Amino acid sequence: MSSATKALELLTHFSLAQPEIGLSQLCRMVKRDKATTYRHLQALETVGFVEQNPMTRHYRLGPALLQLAQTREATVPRKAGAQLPLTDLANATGETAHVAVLSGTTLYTLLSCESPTYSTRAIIDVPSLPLHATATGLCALAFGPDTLFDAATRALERFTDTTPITPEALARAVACVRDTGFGHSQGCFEAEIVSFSAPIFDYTGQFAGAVAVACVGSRFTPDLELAIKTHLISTSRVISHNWGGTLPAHIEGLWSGLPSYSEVLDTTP
Amino acid sequence: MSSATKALELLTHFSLAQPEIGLSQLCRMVKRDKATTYRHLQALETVGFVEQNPMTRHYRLGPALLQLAQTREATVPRKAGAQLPLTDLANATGETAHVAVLSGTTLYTLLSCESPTYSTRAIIDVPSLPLHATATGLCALAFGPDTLFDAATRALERFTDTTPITPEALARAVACVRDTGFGHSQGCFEAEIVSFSAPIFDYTGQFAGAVAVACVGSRFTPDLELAIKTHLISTSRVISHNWGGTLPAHIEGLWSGLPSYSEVLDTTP
DNA sequence: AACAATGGTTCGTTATGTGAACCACACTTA
DNA sequence: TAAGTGTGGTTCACATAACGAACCATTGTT
Repeated sequence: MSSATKALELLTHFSLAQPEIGLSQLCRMVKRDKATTYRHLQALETVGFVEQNPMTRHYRLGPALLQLAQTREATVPRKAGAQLPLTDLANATGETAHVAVLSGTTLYTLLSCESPTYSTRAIIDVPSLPLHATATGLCALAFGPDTLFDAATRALERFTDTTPITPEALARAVACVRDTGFGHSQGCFEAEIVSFSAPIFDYTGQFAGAVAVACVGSRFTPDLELAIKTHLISTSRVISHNWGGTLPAHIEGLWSGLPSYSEVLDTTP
Repeated sequence: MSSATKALELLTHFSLAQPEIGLSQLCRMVKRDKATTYRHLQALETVGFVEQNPMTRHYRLGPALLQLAQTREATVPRKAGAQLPLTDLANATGETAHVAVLSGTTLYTLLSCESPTYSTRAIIDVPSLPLHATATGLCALAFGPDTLFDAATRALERFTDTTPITPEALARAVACVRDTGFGHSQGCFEAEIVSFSAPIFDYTGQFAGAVAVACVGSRFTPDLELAIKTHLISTSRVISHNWGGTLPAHIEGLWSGLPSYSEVLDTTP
């Protein structure tokens, strides 16, 4: 692992839940030496990726990120085209919806949107999603580039006791996604969370990401599943369109077996 | 310079004008070896800071930046509190307005807003601003931490023939800013650009950044100067307020000598 | 006053980054 | 066809810069 990678890895530990982190605390999080972590933070600070709270001396994300994110979004608009369809999806299903984009062999969380319908909600607060243990990841394996499967099998971490941790189990799960057109994960990443996902295609005609709904297990019913899948289809179509792409005919074909939208309308809260 | 810093420095070369850059081109830009640059790009790619356009194999900024920028803005809201006052400022003056934030000893461009009034406009497209050659930078030197002056004198790059390149000339410019309460640069960074700036203070009570108006030199008149300064004052107050701070009394005092707003209202287009 | 945190620094060892030279490929040009 | 020029990507001997145990200075607690 390069030194630059190690330094940048530090950034992933800053989150809404923990926006400011002290040196010692960060060392414990990344299990690295204090001197090393300090030098990394210095490097990040010189380029404006982190800054120090002058009061507490704790570190937080820096202003240079805003610039770069702005340029990225202007270059490859993703957020803008996903925001509205996603909130619609969350509201329609009453559950948490999120969109992830594939870059290389990693799925990065782009947006997450919770529905205010219930007070217990699924929270998506990880910067990237494991390929083998999430509905989104399985979707990527099923419809993304073939190289993903190798990458996935190289990191078959067990999160719960239903996480597929053998290449064979993973291949079965992926085959199922290819058959149905939906990614599906039942407590494989976090127990008590059931989620479904649909692929998104961009202007290159390739798999670009996936949209998913994560619902708390205790609320899950066959009716809800049908509602989620129906809404996922239209959301996937809209976002793909906004990203300059369309869904391949074979995927539309897989989905055509579902009951029509009107039949499930009354199952939504 | 650490290896991590060198890798991260690559990111600053991506801009709206040049959102995708090939390996060879980037090597020329940073004057570094191809192998080195390639490894740096690899590192950046593994953490999602850049990605490759699969068609052209050129590199562009990656999706991980969006996540981080979102967290940064949620942690320390700056953009949200500056956006509206800034567009108001641009519209009121008919020129380009921008806001920069100080992090360590660097001023990062946060937002830039052009007015549609004229078809020739000043464009602010650099990620960070030199301390010694911009109105914003002089403002930081005048009202920011004392350590800035040393940092500035260590990088007295000459941009035009009016750029102050001796510590003495710089000290005189800063003294002038301390006397008037406004940063001022007349073609010191880019010829033909005249700009004025006012400091912004945040909840810590410290200098947090500056707001500035950059106008094309051929349009500059004493009337416009007065209009710009008047609008800068109110914009600086509003943004400081939105960032949880207020302007120190001694700066308000410096500004109180200006004619009132109503007297200059009719000079705005 | 002893203790346990914190952020930050030093220095000898060694892992890691470096760049000249290289390859494979694509597109012009003669 | 063959040489020329550009690209992205790879190799390997070498030297630089990253590493981490041990250290210091502060702060707040017991």
